[in-house]
Amino acid sequence: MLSKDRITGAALDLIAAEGYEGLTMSGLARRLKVAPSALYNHAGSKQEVLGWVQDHVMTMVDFSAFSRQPWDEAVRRWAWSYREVFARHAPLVPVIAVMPVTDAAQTLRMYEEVARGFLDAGWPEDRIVPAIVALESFIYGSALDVAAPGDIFDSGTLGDQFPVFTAAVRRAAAVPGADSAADAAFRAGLDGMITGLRAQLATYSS
Amino acid sequence: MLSKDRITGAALDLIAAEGYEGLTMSGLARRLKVAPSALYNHAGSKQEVLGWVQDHVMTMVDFSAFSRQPWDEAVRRWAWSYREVFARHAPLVPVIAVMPVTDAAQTLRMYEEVARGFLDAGWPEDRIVPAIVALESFIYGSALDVAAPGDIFDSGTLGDQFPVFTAAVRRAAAVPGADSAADAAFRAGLDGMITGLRAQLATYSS
DNA sequence: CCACAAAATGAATGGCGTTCATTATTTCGC
DNA sequence: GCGAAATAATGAACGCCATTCATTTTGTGG
Repeated sequence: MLSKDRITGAALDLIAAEGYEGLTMSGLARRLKVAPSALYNHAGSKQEVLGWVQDHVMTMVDFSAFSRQPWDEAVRRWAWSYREVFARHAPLVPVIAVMPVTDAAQTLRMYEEVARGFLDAGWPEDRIVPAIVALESFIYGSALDVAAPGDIFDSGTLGDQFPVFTAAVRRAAAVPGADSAADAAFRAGLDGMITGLRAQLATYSS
Repeated sequence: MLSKDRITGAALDLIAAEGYEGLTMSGLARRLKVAPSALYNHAGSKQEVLGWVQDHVMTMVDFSAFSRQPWDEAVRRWAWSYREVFARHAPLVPVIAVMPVTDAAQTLRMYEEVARGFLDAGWPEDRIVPAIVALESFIYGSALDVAAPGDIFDSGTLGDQFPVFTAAVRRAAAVPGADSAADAAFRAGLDGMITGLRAQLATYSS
């Protein structure tokens, strides 16, 4: 009747329908037409369910470019996809950043392919993981940023005291044909980091 | 008797003593020798208290280098300090990433100084905020990463199926004289991003 | 068909943030 | 200084949450 897969599926449906604040053990049980306590025969805790959800969400990240595109372009596509997926699952970010990857098969599949892309591009083996973690940290932070309100930097009545920053905020918002603030920051940071990492790669091979 | 400042101070003491899981409205009230409901005469919600805490935590971030050092070095020192502070306050990260800066005077003080540093370094006004947000996103993600267990990438029994990644993890851990995994990733990412942002700056001025 | 394990149940527990009517304490106009 | 009006503290509730446990039901292999 119940199983890890059915629970994970129901959790994802529930999240899609009501968001993460709707993801409660009671709500999950209701959706599965089962008593809440029944869930504990299959999952040790809500955290564990969240781990299953996270591993499934990872399958939505598109890392296929690593087998077809040059490193720069592959990283760029992967990162944009990664950020978009976790922007829709922002409450998972603090969970995933700390959760061991053991038994998360889908997550490992992605890392394997990404690591292979780095290796093929000439990265030294011992520099691959730090580079991936750095990119992921940026992606996680940026995913949280997507949920921020557009006027998060409105300095209100205190604005006069901080003229340089206030002017910069106004100017950034006034760029014609610009994408959202979160997109502009992500583009700037990602392009910067790709450039910077490529420069590091160049120093390794010399 | 009660006030925003006393509540904020007690909250910080409580966090220092028991961590964020100990920060409950009842615990806070106990520490202030007051009934929990009394807090609601001064704060509308626990979220609001968290906002006060966050603005205070911001004062611990050292951004003084912007008035004395070249841009690269100032960014580097600011970022390391910023990450260290929020690694000790990781539960604030999802809060801060989304919380409007209005009425957060200390936070605005920091942004003002950082924005001034960028302006003095020759950054175009409309590119300053995206660059700062990109750096912050990386810092927030990295702060979460600090809390991750050292063996987070242990692939357990599935390791054989993912040889490239498993080897990369092993190699990264085996680097002699290396700092922690989180530090290595932060250093790589930060140096990369600084290099990349500087390259962007060069294209603006041409 | 029976015994035994696995799984579902429903009631209970303790903790949480928050609300509200009531009571106590300041503050301030006179 | 006094009484009224605002401000703040109280204690008892509320509803929601994750989780536990003794009990009953279900399913399966011998």
